[in-house]
Amino acid sequence: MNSIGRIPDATVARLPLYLRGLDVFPVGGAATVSSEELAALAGVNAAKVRKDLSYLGTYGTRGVGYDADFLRFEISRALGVANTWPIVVCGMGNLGRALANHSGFAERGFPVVAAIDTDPDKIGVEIDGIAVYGPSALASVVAKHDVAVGIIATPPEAAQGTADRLVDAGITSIMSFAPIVLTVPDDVDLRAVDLATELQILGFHLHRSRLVGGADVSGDRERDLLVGEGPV
Amino acid sequence: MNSIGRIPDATVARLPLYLRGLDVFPVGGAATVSSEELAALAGVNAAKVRKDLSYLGTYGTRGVGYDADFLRFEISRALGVANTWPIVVCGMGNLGRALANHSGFAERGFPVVAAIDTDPDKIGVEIDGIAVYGPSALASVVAKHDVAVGIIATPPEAAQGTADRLVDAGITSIMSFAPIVLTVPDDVDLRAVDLATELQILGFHLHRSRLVGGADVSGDRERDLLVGEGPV
DNA sequence: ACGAACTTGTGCACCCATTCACAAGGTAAA
DNA sequence: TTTACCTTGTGAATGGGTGCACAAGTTCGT
Ligand SMILES: NC(=O)c1ccc[n+]([C@@H]2O[C@H](COP(=O)([O-])OP(=O)(O)OC[C@H]3O[C@@H](n4cnc5c(N)ncnc54)[C@H](O)[C@@H]3O)[C@@H](O)[C@H]2O)c1
Ligand SMILES: NC(=O)c1ccc[n+]([C@@H]2O[C@H](COP(=O)([O-])OP(=O)(O)OC[C@H]3O[C@@H](n4cnc5c(N)ncnc54)[C@H](O)[C@@H]3O)[C@@H](O)[C@H]2O)c1
Repeated sequence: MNSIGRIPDATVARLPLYLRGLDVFPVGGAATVSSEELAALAGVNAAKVRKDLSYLGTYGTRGVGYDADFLRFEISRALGVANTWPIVVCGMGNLGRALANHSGFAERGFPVVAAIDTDPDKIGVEIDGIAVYGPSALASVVAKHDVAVGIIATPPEAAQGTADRLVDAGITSIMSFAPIVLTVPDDVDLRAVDLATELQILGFHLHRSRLVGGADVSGDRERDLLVGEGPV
Repeated sequence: MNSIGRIPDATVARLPLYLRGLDVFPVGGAATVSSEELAALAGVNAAKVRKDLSYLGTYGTRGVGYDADFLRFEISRALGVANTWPIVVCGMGNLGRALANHSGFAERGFPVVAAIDTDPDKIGVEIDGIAVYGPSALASVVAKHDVAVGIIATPPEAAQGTADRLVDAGITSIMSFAPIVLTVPDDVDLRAVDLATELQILGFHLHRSRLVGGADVSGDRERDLLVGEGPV
């Protein structure tokens, strides 16, 4: 019904989960899924599934459910999954290498096409099949491979400079793992993944529950949560 | 004022950021911080800082600001940062090794004390100074090192089994990187970090903005956001 | 002693997201 | 065709979080 309206941020953040849940149905099959089933597959509740899907349009059949294949197509379209968005990884250290070497990103349309590092021993070589360039080559690498996303996996001190260089090169989507606040222009989409902060949130609940002798007393109704559920 | 009440989830998720922001002030110094300054350091706005801190109690001085050292102490106390929470990493592959090798966790009170893997070539050896055990040793490793947190970095197929074993061993805090929905008992605190999902959220905005010719038209007021801002 | 300049703490209004509950619409069997 | 049963789509209630705006309290210079 709502096929043109704005999709709420919270919904956008869940669409990839639905898409992942639909993986259990073979492509080209004629399976139907109910909101209840899809909710179980994605780890949310059924009402949320129905409301989320209603923002994409009316693709279900009352009394029956959703056609799995068609639903996959529509969610993919909304997310723009048909596109391929090449990634450049900045900082080929512990984390950068793990990310660059991970096949799951390319499978979802985000191939790592190049890496940037300042270490002279790494520049010019290939690490796990990814060519490593010096920072000065960033602009040409971005242009050559049509890079759409930059990942920052440099030490925190170098992160802001790296972000600036990515922005200068025309990148508007950045994912950073550096535990530091980055400043970027308004039109740049920045997602900061701070694993130490995540651990400290776990630590808060541990602390609280141990205070009262083991029982979890924190009072939260829903403790199991996808990290990154924050909007946009 | 509010020194005993429940602290909202959104606030808990920001406390680590404030703590990190306070790092710029030397320990033992007599510096004061205004909510405005701290907001800039943490990447949020000043009203939020003041409201968040008010849940911990009234530690500021009107007309002056907050004593940086004392504030650090109080936030640390609320988060239980004085405690040390040992971690076991399950799955010493690309990602597990990067995590185990990362010094930033131990600095914040989360030392990686052991690893679990099923690969016979890894069991019994030390990787980057971390001893690797087989899954059957999990319970004894947990008991011996007082492990409080389990990190799941196994392939997705092995993730649920690993979660079950962690729970059996008495772990109540789990951080998972496997792109799959995990089921754990209610009293277990599970945080799922799904990087492919994060990338797809970036992709959604890329898709939307490119549709209209480069201008960002998505209409979100605040695009720069800390991933993991979701409650609990 | 007093006023100007600051900064905190918080009541309040607003917004977004979640969840319920049910009418509307569809299937299938008799 | 009718009846029983199922599931979607969505108003409406609820709740949590955000941010404004300002009173209350503190410092500093005169
Ligand atoms: N390793 C982890 O598991 C982990 C976990 C959480 C956060 N992080 C964060 O991720 C970042 C990377 O961590 P790491 O463990 O891989 O660090 P690392 O030291 O192993 O690697 C950093 C890499 O960045 C390169 N580098 C330095 N300056 C650069 C620049 N200006 N441009 C490009 N490359 C540059 C270095 O040469 C090195 O190869 C850090 O900010 C860290 O705090 C890492
Ligand atoms: N590498 C990345 O950057 C990245 C990014 C996002 C998500 N992930 C996810 O993180 C997980 C790990 O990724 P990876 O790249 O390190 O994979 P990997 O294949 O390099 O490593 C997996 C490790 O887990 C071990 N393992 C297998 N079954 C096990 C079990 N039952 N118990 C303990 N260990 C077991 C394997 O022996 C191997 O060492 C995967 O679920 C992946 O989807 C990884």
